[in-house]
Amino acid sequence: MNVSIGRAAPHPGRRGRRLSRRLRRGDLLAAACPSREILRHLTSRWGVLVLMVLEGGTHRFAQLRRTVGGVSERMLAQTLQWLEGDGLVLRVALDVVPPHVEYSLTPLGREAARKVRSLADWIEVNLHRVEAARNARSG
Amino acid sequence: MNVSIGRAAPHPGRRGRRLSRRLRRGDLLAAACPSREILRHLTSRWGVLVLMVLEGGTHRFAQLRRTVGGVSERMLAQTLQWLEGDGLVLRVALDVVPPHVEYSLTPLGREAARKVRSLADWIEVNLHRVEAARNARSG
DNA sequence: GGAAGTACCAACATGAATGTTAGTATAGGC
DNA sequence: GCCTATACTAACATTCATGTTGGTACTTCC
Repeated sequence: MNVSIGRAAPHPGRRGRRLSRRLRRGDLLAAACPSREILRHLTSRWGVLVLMVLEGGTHRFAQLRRTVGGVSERMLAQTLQWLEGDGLVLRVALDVVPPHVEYSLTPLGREAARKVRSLADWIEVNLHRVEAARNARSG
Repeated sequence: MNVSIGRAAPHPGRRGRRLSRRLRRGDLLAAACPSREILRHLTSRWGVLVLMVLEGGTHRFAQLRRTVGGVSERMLAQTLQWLEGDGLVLRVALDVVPPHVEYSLTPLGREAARKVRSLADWIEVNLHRVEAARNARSG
């Protein structure tokens, strides 16, 4: 039961047809689904952390860089561009010297950030349970 | 306000000390925090999808492979080992020929899967909103 | 005057994640 | 007998994310 047929078909027979016609809902289990790209951006190494921080309010670039431990300038810029491109992050550049740019979440981004932070919170809280499982395994 | 000081310090001054002493809670914003690794496993390209599928019930290896569109054998095995190592997935191998192995979620894994699926659901449902944002930008 | 801060980008280098192929031992269907 | 299916692993290849360095044009602090 529950075994889909097409192997890499755009839409395996999960709950596809009828629902997708109504809602245009994506299907992450389908290899070709555009949702996959959004998932990659959201779950990229820094995407999760950036969204979490921005959920706490507007930040400037260097401020984000200091807050997110270990991120390089290049990857922070890259990540912000991904999220901006997906309509999750709003970039406002004040035309002054030296540069002043403010990053914040769009309404869409705020929704995504809530989901992402929920996952992150769970990890932080349950870290010790995972470590316990690891120790139980390795002896 | 809210600007942490140490750049890659193990524990920036967010909400650290007092809380971590009470709960041993991880801090994903700290570069060295072990939570980072769990996050990587959970948000790896296939981790999210595997957890989603396993939330729907016990699966065998080949069954998973067919259900998760586009995953290679190697990466499926790798991902399952990561998740098993973190105590999220339970692997039960029946000693028969040909091999028969069943994968399911541990209680810990079920919690994680719920979070992850919540995010995935959000993406699938809001895919069109993201695409609208993209078109608004480029078009 | 020199250093540091701002918000990046381009070029190059690296490393980890991912993909590809081949192989294992055996059973069952045709 | 041959093909498929099972659940993988090892070796090798590749691609992409990520890191590193150097540069920008200007200001303020020391």
